Amino acid sequence: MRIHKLNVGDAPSAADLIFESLRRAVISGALKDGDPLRQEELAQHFNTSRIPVREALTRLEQHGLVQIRRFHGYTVAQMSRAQIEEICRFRALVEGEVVASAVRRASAETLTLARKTCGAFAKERDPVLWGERNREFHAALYADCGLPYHLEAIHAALDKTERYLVDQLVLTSGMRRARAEHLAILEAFEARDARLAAKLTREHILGALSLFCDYMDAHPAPVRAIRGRVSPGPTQKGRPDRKPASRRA
Amino acid sequence: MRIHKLNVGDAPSAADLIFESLRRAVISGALKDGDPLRQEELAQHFNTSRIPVREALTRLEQHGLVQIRRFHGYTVAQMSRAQIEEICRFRALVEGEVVASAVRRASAETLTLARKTCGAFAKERDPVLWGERNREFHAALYADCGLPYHLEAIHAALDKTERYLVDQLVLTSGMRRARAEHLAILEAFEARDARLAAKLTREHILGALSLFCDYMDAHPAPVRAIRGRVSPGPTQKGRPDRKPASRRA
DNA sequence: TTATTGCCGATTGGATCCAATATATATGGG
DNA sequence: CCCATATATATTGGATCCAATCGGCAATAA
Repeated sequence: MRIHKLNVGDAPSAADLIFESLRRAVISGALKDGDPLRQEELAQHFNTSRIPVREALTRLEQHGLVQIRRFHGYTVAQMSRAQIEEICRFRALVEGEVVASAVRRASAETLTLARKTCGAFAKERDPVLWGERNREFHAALYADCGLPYHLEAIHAALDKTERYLVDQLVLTSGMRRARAEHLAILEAFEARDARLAAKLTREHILGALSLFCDYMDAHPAPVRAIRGRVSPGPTQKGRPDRKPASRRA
Repeated sequence: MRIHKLNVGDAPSAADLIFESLRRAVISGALKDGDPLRQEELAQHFNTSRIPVREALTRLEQHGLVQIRRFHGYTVAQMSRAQIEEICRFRALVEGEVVASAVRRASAETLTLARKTCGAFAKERDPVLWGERNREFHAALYADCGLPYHLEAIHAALDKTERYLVDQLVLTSGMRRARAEHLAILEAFEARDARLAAKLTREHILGALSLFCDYMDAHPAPVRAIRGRVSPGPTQKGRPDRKPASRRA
């Protein structure tokens, strides 16, 4: 059997695809806070019925990325400043623990990959991709931590706040600072200094939060006009259009 | 307007009720690890169609309480020992932070309520309720911590492990130890000693984990035959039976 | 004029129906 | 008898349909 093995049962369902597309749209800021998410509109956008759309939306709601008011529909969740602060504190706590565990267990490949992703973040010019590059760097660092549940919690927390923090990165000089802090963390990591890596990671997160808060204090009315448009979604490849459902034929 | 105010829009949907019922059934152990959750069966049990059942199940899946294999359906999630260990470590980390924050902000009412729930836990005779009483005590302690996101994370973590840890409590002498540790935490709390309360909380959680692991080592084949049955669900009160849906009339 | 009421379109929540897939059973050949 | 194949059945994923609710606007009455 020369053919690459794959488990067809793992193929994503329509709800999976819609969930992932909407998730990306929310955390990237393509969908803005408070935007209504009409089921029929989304169903047409993704060329399905409302059923998988509703499943995707209920998942997003459990993740706190959208809110629902009964009979009024879903809207993109808006985080208050207090919520953002708390989530960053949470991340500082958990990521500190995770990075310490990761330092002790990191393989050589992980170290080289971490250095590479650190450079990729530093070199990235497109602000839309900064959040993603940042995640890739931290994910590379944490790869061998052996704490998958902690990682899930971190990613969920990032999902809820990334769009706000990236705005801050864009609108201030935060990017230069982030580059320097990443390098410092990477060096502590390569030196296998768990304590220092944890400390720097906590300070990295809380420092970004601090910058964000300063910016919010200075600019009470958010600018939030930088980000891109909604992703086009899985524009039909094979099938030209939805099957007309022979039921009524 | 002498009538008690209430927001009808907050009334729970069918999916809400089913979700909560199934959640309780899973965390209490009434539904056992690996049990299949047939949609049609549940729909009949709750006297609805499969639609709200499916919504409840997708929510439970996002919480990690059930698993899904595509086209094979949902089953009650089973935690490996490694997962239980990690989640307890996670709880120790977060609850330590939370209790420290709570100590500094606790009101007088919170202190009295904490003492009361501590006693209620100690006096509780029915093992089925130990998990609930334990939660009530810790929730009372944490009430004023001002960290709702942390609390959510704690509850989610507890949901996933409570049934295993309660088994351990039942099958060993863990209950006596738990009573003593709760008292110690409460005293540190009342003394407003944040450091000590955090330390004792961490040790309380990791100690229970340790007992659980010891027990698992001694008894590789779990006994798990204590727990009750599945909750009867919302047995129709007003409406005698589902509306026959005049559609085909 | 203004507050209340009733109606209409839009939208969601839920029910029912169809299609796709998996499992169990039966069947047939070696 | 054992294994492979064909068929029947059960179950899920998705589509369509119905009912309940909401928001806005017109009609109406005070």
